[in-house]
Amino acid sequence: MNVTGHTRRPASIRDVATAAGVSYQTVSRVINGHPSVRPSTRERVLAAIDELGFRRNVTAHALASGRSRAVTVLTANTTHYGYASILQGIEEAARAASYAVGIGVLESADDAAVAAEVQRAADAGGGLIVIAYDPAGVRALGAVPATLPVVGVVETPASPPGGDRPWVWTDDREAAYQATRHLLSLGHETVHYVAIPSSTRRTSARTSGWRQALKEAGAPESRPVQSSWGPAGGHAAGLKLAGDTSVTAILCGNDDLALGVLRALHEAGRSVPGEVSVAGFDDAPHSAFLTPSLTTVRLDFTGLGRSAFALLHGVLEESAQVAPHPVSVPELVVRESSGPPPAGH
Amino acid sequence: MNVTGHTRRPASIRDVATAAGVSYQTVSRVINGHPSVRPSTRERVLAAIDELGFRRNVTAHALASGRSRAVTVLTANTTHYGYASILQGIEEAARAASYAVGIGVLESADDAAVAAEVQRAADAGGGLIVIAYDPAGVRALGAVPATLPVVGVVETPASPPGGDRPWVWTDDREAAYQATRHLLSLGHETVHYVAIPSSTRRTSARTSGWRQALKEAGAPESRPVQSSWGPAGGHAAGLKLAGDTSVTAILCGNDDLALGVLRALHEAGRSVPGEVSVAGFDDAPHSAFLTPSLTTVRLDFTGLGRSAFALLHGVLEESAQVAPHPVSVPELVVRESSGPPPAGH
DNA sequence: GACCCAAGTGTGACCGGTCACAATCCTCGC
DNA sequence: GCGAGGATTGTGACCGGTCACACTTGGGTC
Repeated sequence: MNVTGHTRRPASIRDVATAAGVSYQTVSRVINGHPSVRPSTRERVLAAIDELGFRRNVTAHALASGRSRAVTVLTANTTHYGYASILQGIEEAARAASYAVGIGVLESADDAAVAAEVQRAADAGGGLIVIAYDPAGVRALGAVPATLPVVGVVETPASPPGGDRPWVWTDDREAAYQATRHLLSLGHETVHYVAIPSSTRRTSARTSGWRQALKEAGAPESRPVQSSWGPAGGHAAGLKLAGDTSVTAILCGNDDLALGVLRALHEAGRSVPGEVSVAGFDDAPHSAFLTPSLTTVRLDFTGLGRSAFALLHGVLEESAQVAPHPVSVPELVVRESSGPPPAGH
Repeated sequence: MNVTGHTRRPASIRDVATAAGVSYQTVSRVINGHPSVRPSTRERVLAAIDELGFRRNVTAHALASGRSRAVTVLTANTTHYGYASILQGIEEAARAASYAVGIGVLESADDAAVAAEVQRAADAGGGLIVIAYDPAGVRALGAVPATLPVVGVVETPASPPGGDRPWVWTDDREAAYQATRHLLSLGHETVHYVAIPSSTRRTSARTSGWRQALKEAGAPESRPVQSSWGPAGGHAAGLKLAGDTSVTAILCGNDDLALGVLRALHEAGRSVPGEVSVAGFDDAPHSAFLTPSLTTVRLDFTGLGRSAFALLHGVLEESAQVAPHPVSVPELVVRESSGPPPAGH
């Protein structure tokens, strides 16, 4: 290891070459594991590398080779549980593959802003992962030039979202379907739905899974209550629904919304699950500890992030191609917030 | 704009130079806003840039100039609210300054693992921001070579953490002090404390703020209950405290712990705030919607992230130096979970 | 009209790697 | 003992920018 202080510039391969008495190309071969280097030579080079504390300059490597071992994740709102978990999964997989992870936040769904952010990500070089659960993300995915290696993280795709690009997805449709069936099976006449903002103009996958379950059960379908992402939106929606005593079961687009709904029901004096059942979506870490604890559908976001990276990795290195469109299978988690409807319903 | 399809390699400054009939150096001057370029020339170059869709190659720029306009954030656990918010703030400020943001997650506090992660971050080039609220982060900050531009995000520093490096901080001590005083002022004899893992071997700032408030009020001091970061840890700690009927007020190291404590108290049949008051830390988005809603101390994490970036930016560009050690001032938010102790206490 | 200086522009080297190809070294077969 | 051919190693150009410096101009001054 380099002990002699005041090393201004870090050592380059030519420094190492000089120290080892070989050419820079030989050093390059050693650090790239090229087979035809005499063991004794390799030994000497490795010693020099160690002594000088050499580390390959990733910038120069990227420039010369054209490959950059980097991913940029384009996402809205990293503070939301689902997004943060996906990011966590991506980072984990990227770290294992020694890729660098960059992050770009889509703050608005405005076309110009999205385009600018995509450009920034493209400038960074390397691959791209776009989390397209919301309008901004969907637009971003659409705005990625065809020449760039990209993987989309999307909800149940009705049709391939970004042309024929690779993507990974959560089976939101199935998840909503399961949760709705669960509530219906408890005896509720129907299930009301508080929706997160749709990622597209079309109906979201969650909405359509909910709708299908109702249809199959012959249950009347009410209009989904459009809401935002956070608890405040759920609270507002919950206040509306709390006023209607015919409402006995509410499915929420995510656990944050469910939290707001629970609070609103509490404020309105309606007990959960005695009078109203509530189910969420995502199984955020706090959901199990709410009072009442929240029935929800767990989605493996971290695993989804890992898949997304694996897929991109396959594209970038043309090595063993992984499954084309990995899906995260949802799992219903029944807790205290759901139960049979009150007598008389 | 470039309309003629099949452009394989993106345009370089030499391509632009040829198109504009000037030398590549002139193109370089134009994109860098160098003053001595004849307006008519600049015009022609800009037209060529636009026509070819030229964008400066950031990799080449970084290699040649030695400056990279990039920050890497080293952090544990991006799914926790505080960390995610700081990251959000950093990204926001970085985007405004058109810096790229990289992220490295410290998964273990193991020295070797931390060192490896620091190395990865160093390899990325550019500046470093280390979130040092936990042992892994603190070690990482310590492991950053002195030659690297770095800013630490730390809790109330007893002594400068990473030598004399710049840092930003939240006044955790003051925050804990305020929360504890609030509870005492309601009439509680003393306040128990459920602690997050300390960032160092020494007592954490939160702990010492709590302790000071007790001491000033002459209240008896109990041993802090050591816990983890998440609601599960809070739940376990809460179960312990719930058994002791002399406990009437609990301060929790963060809102997630508080959630677990609330749940445990509920399970033990102790009402909040009737029998026990609970206060948290951070004001996470869900805290206002819990039942009961949570009294807590709000910390401006996003602003803290912005300050951290601003500070680093100043270091990197030696431009207008900002305040040396920006601090985020805490704000007490009183909600339903705290009230006077039950009669007889 | 010669001289000086600043504005405007171009040339060559370099950042730290990689790639393509040439040159040298060995070892083996005959 | 000699040539073939693979194993090793070295050289020069290049990735797409920047930097340092040299070279034209054009105006003003005396």
